[in-house]
Amino acid sequence: MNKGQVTITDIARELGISPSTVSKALHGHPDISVSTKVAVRDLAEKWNYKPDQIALSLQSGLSKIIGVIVPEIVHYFFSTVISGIEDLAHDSGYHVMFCQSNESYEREVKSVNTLLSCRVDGILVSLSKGTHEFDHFNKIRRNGIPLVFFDRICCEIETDRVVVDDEAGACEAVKHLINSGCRNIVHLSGPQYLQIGKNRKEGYLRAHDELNLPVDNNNIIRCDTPEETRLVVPELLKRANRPDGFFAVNDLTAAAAMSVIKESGLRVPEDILLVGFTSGMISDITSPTLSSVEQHGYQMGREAVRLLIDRLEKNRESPYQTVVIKTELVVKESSVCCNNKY
Amino acid sequence: MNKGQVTITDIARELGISPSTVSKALHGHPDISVSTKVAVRDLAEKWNYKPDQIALSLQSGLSKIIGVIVPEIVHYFFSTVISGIEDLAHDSGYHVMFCQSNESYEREVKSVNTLLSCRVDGILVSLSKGTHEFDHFNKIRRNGIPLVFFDRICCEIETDRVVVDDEAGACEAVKHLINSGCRNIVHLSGPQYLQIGKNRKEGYLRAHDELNLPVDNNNIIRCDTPEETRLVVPELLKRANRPDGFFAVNDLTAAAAMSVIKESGLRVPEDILLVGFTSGMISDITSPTLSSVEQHGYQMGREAVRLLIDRLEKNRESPYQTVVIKTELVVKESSVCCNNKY
DNA sequence: TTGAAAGCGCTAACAT
DNA sequence: ATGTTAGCGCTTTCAA
Repeated sequence: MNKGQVTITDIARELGISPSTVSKALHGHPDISVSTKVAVRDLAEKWNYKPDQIALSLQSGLSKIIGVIVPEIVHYFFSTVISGIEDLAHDSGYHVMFCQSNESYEREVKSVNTLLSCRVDGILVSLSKGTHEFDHFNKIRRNGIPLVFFDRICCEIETDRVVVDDEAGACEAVKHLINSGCRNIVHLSGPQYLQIGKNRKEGYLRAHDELNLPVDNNNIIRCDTPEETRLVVPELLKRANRPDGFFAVNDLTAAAAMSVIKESGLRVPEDILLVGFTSGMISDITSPTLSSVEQHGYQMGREAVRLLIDRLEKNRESPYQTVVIKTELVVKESSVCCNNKY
Repeated sequence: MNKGQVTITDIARELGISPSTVSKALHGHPDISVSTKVAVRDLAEKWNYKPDQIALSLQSGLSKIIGVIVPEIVHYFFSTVISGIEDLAHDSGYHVMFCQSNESYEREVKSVNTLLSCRVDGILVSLSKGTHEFDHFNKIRRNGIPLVFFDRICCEIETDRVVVDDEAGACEAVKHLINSGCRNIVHLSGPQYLQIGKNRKEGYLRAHDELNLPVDNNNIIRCDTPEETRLVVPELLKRANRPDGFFAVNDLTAAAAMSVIKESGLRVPEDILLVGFTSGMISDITSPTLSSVEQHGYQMGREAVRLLIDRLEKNRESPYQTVVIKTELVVKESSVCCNNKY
């Protein structure tokens, strides 16, 4: 037992046997006599022997490491996804190595190179906002390493994907408002160059379409931060045909809208109903509590890992899949009004 | 170029030279002729050669991996810490492998074993709530692997540490309330078996002590969730000597308290001042915006990595350090009142 | 200027 | 039942 951690050779030397015998004994190989097995295992236990993953990786050509690239961790949704990734990877005997792109293309490329250099068995990516070139992903594929996109997917690259069904979630939320009696619903929308902004607006439109309610384009407002909300919403409340419902692209905006509405003397949900789109525990601290569309990030993380491991361990050539994670409308107080007008 | 990624041997074979020559050429060894260097580098470039970290690790005995164990990622504070860890590690040429203990002792022990098995160069840990035995950490030390605790530290093990100065932050917050005129401040406190709960209460007490204000023990209330807040705070507001300030152990509780206060017809900050302790972007969405103590998790992550890498690359035997991350009182609207009573 | 050989820790095929 | 050998990809003497 020299410097660092105990090796198989240390044990072999101590017991006066060969390293390969130790290896076999540790693996319960039938060739090895019971007495040797016992001796080896006891000493391994006593010396706290742990197989060297690095040596195993080199030997087997498999690192048992999954590489993950996310735009940023400090973001409720991504942290739930990462949590799901870590949990399932761990339970499946994989380790997780992860990188933040910090929304930068250069850093995303660097991260890909890092992970490739680390010989990870597979890579999970959610695109950075700054990424408009995709050749680094082709490089991954050319190296024969499975790739799964999640949430912010890359349409230009054919591979496994996991996405949230934003549009369906938005549609369900808006239908809920309509069915609760709203006829003049404002959508506080996100930037349309982002998929989530676009999808959620589509859901808003489709809900109106499917329930045969006309859409007033003046009701679609670009506003997705508390600051913008404080500027924009007071104006909306002064309209002759005051909105009777709000569907916000995220909970932060919805919560800010709730504050503004209450300050103006109107009541939620009695006068105006409100639904957001999940971004943490915000929906519980507002008063009234905020109805919101839940995105199941944790489950998304697990699905991404599942797709990857399936490809790694089962059929590497099976056709690519796109898994859609269902959203779920969680109705709380802000959208339930007893004195329904209809 | 056989199956997986390109190796030094592939390049050597193609060029009809030996692997060791390729290695030297790639490293700009002076022995190697310029022409060979050029040829090697061109082909390496063309074939997208990336050194195999696994082989390098085995060879050098250094994995360039930092292992991280956190209770859970889905937690604003920890996600900021992790972000800081990843950023500095990345910039310093290290990779990050991470594990969630999910607040479970068993899983923390398993994670330690995993990281040991992966031969990480060092380990960063924030204790799980379920951990009351610490022998797995001694094991790390016995293997000669540097260990740094952050935030939820382990007092039983002598090693490098990074902590937040919770008490000072709490003290500053409460002093701010007192200096703003409050004379009857309620502390909505966390569980006292957790360090943060204890420290923040200590800060509350010290502020009173240092400003010569007596403490009414009835003003220290165990309450650290929105649910509890809705039960507890209405009662407090009915007291004959109604509180004129609240200091909450976290922002969720503070935000919930704000809602309750406003619903009771009282105003923040005109009637009651309010300060929380950061847990995300909550402080921006409340109305009025919430004053809060910022914990600088990102910086804490960077400090933890810095301590680790210093020990790894500089002096492994230098005395252990405890770095204290200063908190910072961020005053927003909830604690600034013009019509100050004093 | 280049190459051969050994070794990092481990496994597995092939002796003994 | 146990040992020997080779090799995973790379670096590093040492030899040519």
